Amino acid sequence: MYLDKTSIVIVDDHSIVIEGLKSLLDGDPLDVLGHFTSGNEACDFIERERPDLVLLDINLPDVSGIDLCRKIKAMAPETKVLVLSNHNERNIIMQTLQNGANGYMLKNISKQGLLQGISAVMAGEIHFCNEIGGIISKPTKYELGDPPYLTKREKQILRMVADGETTQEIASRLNVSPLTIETHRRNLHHKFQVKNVAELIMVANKHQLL
Amino acid sequence: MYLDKTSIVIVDDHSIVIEGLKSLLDGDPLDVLGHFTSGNEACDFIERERPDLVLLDINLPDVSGIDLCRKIKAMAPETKVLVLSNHNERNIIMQTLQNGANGYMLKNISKQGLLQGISAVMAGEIHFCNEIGGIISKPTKYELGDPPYLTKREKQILRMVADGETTQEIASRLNVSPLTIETHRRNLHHKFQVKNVAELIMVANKHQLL
DNA sequence: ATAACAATACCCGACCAGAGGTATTTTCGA
DNA sequence: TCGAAAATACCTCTGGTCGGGTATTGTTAT
Repeated sequence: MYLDKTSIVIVDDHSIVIEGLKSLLDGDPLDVLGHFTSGNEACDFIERERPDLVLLDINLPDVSGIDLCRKIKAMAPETKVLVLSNHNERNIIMQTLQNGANGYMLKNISKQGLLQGISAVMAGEIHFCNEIGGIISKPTKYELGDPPYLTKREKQILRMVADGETTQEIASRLNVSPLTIETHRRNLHHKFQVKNVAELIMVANKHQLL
Repeated sequence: MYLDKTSIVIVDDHSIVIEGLKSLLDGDPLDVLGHFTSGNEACDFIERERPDLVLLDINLPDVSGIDLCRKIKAMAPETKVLVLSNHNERNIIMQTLQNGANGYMLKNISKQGLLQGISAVMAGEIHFCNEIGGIISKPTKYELGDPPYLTKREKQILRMVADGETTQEIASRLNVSPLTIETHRRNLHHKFQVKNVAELIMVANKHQLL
């Protein structure tokens, strides 16, 4: 490995995307050390090889890319993490940044955009592609904050509500009092700050909890 | 162009994916004639060049890949269309087939899977990757049929319901009787075959109507 | 022009959800 | 082991939803 080359690891569950990135990147000042379709394999390799940069997808089969980002930063703080994702939701972008990502770009990026992003990140900047910059700077009233923390029981009941089950039906399926389910439902409404089921299901969907 | 080579056109809005496919495919018996990130450009090229095969994404910036598939088949019936998509919803797969696609594969396909698919399609078969085969063969009760036809008013009211507005609120905002809104809501339930709001919002979301 | 569909409106009864409380028992991590 | 959090349960009252009808007026495409 030459000192003047930037060593790169690619993590993406689509081998087509990995091929595309390799063919776009593996050249002059860049060196693709390895590529992985699952988070855990990638984790071991990154800990050993300490690459300069990880190109990371959010949707992985085993662990969330957001968690993997935090792990990488804990193991190898000097390794830069540039997230490449299809998600343009504000809360997902924010979560990656809070977990140490050095940049976030959408996958419909051009070759130039990608190379610019990589050099920006390697120069120590936090870098976004244009669309993402716009999303971060204008938090609209329809954008989401952090998803609320839900207990196991609440998640379970949320799913049953989403399946169209009534309070009574849920209660008898879980062998508890309907009054208990009503309490859980009220707590869900408070946590999501909504006032009825329709809104509840909408925001739970936006938070990808269903 | 040699007679023994299969000429291919790639249509995908992600240049990374295009690069990946090119590097995986452009070799021995295959020849990538061209690649496009928008449907209309691709359309003109395909009409002129009559490739043997089009690798087609469903999500395009200008037209739906489903519509483009029908167009291609109308212009050049001998050209095979192999859809490469991230969607695994039954109704989307079915729509592409009804519009003439010769195969459907998920983008997390391996190189071998991709080459197998291409040769199967070129041999005249209708080909699916394994996951898709499973989805087609077992239509579960959670799978979607065709989305129901909704009138303007119904779409409008559906959106207002999804925003958490009650029947009374909707009625006064639209200056009609609450009883009218109740009728519309009941019609929505019948069209979607659901029995309450929670289910309504869920299936409307699955149909991407919200 | 006429049939089909959309939008409007009404009735009734049964049931469910929502908002506000309070309180007990269980579970689980520090 | 002890305290916090989770899960359970109850109360009241108001309002909303849901299911089954029927019926009148517009619209619109054939």
